[in-house]
Amino acid sequence: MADTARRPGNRYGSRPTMKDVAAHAGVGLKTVSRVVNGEPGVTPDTERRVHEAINALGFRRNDSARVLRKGRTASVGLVLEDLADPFYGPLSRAVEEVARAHGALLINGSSAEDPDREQELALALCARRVDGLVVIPAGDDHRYLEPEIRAGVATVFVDRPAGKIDADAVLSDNFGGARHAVAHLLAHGHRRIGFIGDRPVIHTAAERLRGYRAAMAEAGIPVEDTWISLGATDPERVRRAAETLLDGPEPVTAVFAGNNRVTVTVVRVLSERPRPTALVGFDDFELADLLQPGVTVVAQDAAQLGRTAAERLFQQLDGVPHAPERTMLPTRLITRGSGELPPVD
Amino acid sequence: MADTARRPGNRYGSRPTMKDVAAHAGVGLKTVSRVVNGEPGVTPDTERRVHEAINALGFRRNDSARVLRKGRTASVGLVLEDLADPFYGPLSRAVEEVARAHGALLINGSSAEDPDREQELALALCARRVDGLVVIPAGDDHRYLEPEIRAGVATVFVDRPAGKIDADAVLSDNFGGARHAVAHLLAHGHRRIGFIGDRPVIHTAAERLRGYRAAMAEAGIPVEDTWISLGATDPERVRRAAETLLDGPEPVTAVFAGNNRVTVTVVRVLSERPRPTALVGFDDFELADLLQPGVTVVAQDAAQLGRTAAERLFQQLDGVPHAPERTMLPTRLITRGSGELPPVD
DNA sequence: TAGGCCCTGGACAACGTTGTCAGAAGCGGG
DNA sequence: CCCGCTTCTGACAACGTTGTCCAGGGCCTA
Repeated sequence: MADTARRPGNRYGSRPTMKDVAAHAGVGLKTVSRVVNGEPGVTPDTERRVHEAINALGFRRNDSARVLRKGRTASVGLVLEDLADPFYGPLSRAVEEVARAHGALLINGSSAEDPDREQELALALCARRVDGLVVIPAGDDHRYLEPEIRAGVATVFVDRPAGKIDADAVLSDNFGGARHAVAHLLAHGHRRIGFIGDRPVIHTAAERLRGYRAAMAEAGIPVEDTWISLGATDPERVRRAAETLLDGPEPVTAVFAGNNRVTVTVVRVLSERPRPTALVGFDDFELADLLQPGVTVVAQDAAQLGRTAAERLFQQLDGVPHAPERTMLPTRLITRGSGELPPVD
Repeated sequence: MADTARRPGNRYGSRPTMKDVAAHAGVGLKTVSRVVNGEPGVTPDTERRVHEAINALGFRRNDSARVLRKGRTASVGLVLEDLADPFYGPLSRAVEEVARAHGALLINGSSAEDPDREQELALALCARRVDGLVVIPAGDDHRYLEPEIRAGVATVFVDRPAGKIDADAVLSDNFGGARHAVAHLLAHGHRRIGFIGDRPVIHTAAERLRGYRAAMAEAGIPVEDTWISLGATDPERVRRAAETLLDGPEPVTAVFAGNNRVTVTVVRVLSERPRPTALVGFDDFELADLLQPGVTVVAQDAAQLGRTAAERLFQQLDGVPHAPERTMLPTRLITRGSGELPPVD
């Protein structure tokens, strides 16, 4: 037969349904459903006929209809900032693996750090009736999710806590990591230590700043305002900020870089200058060990963040409801050389 | 009112429907539908009442039901190898942006380079009735997609062509890029040039090998079998392969690395040795310019690949059906130092 | 004032699947 | 040979939305 997959009277693009399969196999609609779902109570002979019809017609179950009927979509959503950022790739992948282990698909979307777009995306995912939502917040007000959470959408925040609502969150120990990094520089004899970070309205940035200040305070060193640059995120502004720190009358001898992108730009700036300056960065990055000197970093485990968040999500879905709680994951200082340089005046 | 979002008689997790909204607002079901979809023919006053009811109940349209009724899901699927790979992050993001511009969501899944898992994923996406599918093949037989394509699922392959079916494909000029890379090394005086690449069953790997051989042939240099290593993908085996090339009686003076991961490992090996060896890698990677020397690479534009594929996908969806065709994107040689080192015997 | 038209609102079926329930067929025992 | 039990099968409603179609009312015009 030449036209096994086309049914007469249907326009291009239409697909066979269970009804068609049933007619083709000469059985009832429900029997097809049983076969497709592996339910018991179908004779081997009937089952064979149904399978033949399925293959002949190229039938595939319509999960939209199934979802409508069953109420669960077996899919979870992930809202993050930018999938092209090397920090989020592994995180997303980890969430996907956990979801897969629970038989769920992952739908992810990038907010591009725009709170409105975050909301639009999260709500679109809710409209698709994802069973759960993992959110890396761009905004700081998540009350728009309240009706969804009440309606039973499991929700976990990652990397930053939710704003103005109480929800599960999985965070890195940004404060502790930053404090450790700066203490490490202090232990190598530095006193004038600069900090280049993001705007403190971003939770992680604020925590890292707090860690910097804590370490300096514990060492009894008063921090000059000029040592701190906040809010420079694009390479050009980071570059200018770094140059300001390094070119003043009393230049810093070490820099603590508040995130990935800052670190890389600072490495570029430092590589252009003769005077060696110590550097510790927050967030690890590929090839940090191959640079000269290797870049000492505070590493957070993106995959572990994702995995933990996803597991918590499925705990919510599977089981016992519990009060929202925060999980804090430790960071790790990886020494590679740049953070162990002695101060040079 | 305290219980605006709970309706009596419904178990936890159930959500208000348009019917509930209609009852609450004292209008008909279809009127709610009209308001939700911004259709004309509703008096401002009625519209206001409906909106109030929606907010009071925390209603959100169930897109599963909508999809079932309308036939289109406004979502596309992307099957790739591994979202944690820095090559695929930007690609996925580019597809997402195009999808977003067309009002569609992106669902992506990782095949982990396993053909069975690729198939499982692609078919799961089809069961969700994605409107279209972008596939970065792991396997080499895609006949399983034939019924889906016939049923109207738009399909575009990226990075590698489809196997055993005829479908749109967006590819990088792997052959030309590799030939250019090797010609570049030849132009700098190298004769004994090694190649470390993936298994030639992988289309891209085969094309790059072909480019290597073409450049060598054009220079009139017979290629020794010992200069070529195929199929070493994990760092340990790449390392051994590189050492073999470099430690023989007549060691190669330059290496052409067949992909990202190989390049990085080769950089590590070379950095441990005194004798400078030239290196050109296929695929760019972050910080390649910061290494000493900077790593010369053949760059393919992952984002452009994704963008082009997604645009082709929506062309298929929007419009005129056309015969499957292959699009070839150019590569770019970026010289940074490592590829310009002279041969040292 | 009556007739017709337009504008708004609502009843109903359909999308493709699954859960419920009842009917049919097969089989063994009385 | 018939009854009752088990096993398999199918009819039907329901999930929540949208498209179709019709009814009612207001308004304009003759």
